[in-house]
Amino acid sequence: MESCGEEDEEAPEPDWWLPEPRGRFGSVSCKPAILGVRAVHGNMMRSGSDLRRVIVHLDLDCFYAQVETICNPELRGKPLGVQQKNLLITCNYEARKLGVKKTTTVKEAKEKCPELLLVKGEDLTKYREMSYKVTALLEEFTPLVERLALDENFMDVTEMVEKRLEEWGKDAFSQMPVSGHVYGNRTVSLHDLAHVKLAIGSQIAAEMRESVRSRLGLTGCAGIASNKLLAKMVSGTFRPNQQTILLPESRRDLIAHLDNIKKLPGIGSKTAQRLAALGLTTICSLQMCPAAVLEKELGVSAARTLQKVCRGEDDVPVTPSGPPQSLSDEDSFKKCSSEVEVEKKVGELIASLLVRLYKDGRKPHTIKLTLRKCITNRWLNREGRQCPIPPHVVQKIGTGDSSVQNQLVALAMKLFHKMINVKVLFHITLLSVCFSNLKDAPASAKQSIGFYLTRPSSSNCNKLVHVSSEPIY
DNA sequence: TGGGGTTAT
DNA sequence: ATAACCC
Repeated sequence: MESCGEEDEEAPEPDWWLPEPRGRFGSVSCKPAILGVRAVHGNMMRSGSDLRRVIVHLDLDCFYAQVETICNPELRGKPLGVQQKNLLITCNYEARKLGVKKTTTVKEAKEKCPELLLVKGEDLTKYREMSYKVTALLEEFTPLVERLALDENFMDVTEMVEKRLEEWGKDAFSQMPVSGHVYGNRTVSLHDLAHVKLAIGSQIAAEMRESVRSRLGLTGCAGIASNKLLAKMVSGTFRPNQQTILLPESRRDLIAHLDNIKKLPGIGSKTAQRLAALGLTTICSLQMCPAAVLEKELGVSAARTLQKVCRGEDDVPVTPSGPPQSLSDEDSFKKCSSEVEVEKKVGELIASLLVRLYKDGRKPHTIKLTLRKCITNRWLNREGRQCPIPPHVVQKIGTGDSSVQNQLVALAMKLFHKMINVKVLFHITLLSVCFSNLKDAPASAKQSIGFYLTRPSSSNCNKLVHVSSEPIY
């Protein structure tokens, strides 16, 4: 875990939370002199705060709303919200200016802003397709692209930065404008190698954003920093459609400005609760908390990652996501109490999943059924059962054989009966089907005539959206 | 409160 | 299989 670390980037600083040195080069003076200077193409540069990695986090602006606006240009410029059932999951900036907030109920949003236009967003197909186009586009820059959500990607651009440093040589340093903002409005020093690398990273990020804008018509924010954690935390500093670099010496400020412990990526409600039980609610108290206290409450492993996270340290590499590990489809509803109804809904979920599986080309070897019981408190009561898909059923997936659907539904209903005794009155409010353990179809299946005649070509898949290269505003 | 995803245990 | 996290 710690082996690929950046402990030197984050160098041992026992007084981490103490005020920063006032000197021009910040923490540089703390470092051993031998690390303070490094020759690059014969150019002597300070590298006391050298970076091991340059990471870009790209976060698309109100993604669903943007996609809807591309699909229906008449929506542009008007306050727009996207709803799933009764929840407003996102809205554009025109709506936000009028006081509309994300993740509120549709009712609340309408009260705030009666002229709010709404589109339904339960069907993720459009968003998913656009999302993978964004990732594919980013993969043209570097293979090191990791998806965090439909609208977020991490890129490790370290190699790109090093390559540009080599190619451009020292002459480039004198004309190295930073693209976008610098966190805390700090001055970028061309004599500090870490600064230069981040500056190059900012240019790469700008090129990525421009490419996403011109080719897909989408805008977004980028953060550029020395690790994923910091890149993500800094990316939303200026919004929408802007980008920010974080210099190593601004790490403290960025974290200190978080008002809540839960703003730290990786700290969710559960962890926050447990920390609050220890009296830890502020970042500062967490930073100063003895390791033993955290370890006792959370275990050694979780305690260690927490201690690093609250200092802005993160050595987790960017892992290329590739195709998804699982495909799932859900539907929530007010009430469903009969077995026939369940079977019908499960059939619909499986039918739509089979279409996605067909486009994907891989075959699932596991199926899982999840449901939410209406009884008792809250939505934590999701329950799932999974089982292997028998080989003879797997074989027929994607062949157009219509019997697979019924076989999969029968399988799902077996899982359903493991959770629900239909002789007793039941009441569920959500059904979800998930296919996982996705494997490439065996070569023998690919060689069949049917495979070539019926599968869409990948070149067709890439033409779902057509956007001119002209600015769209 | 929605409809997805991931990783760790 | 569950529980936590992300959006």
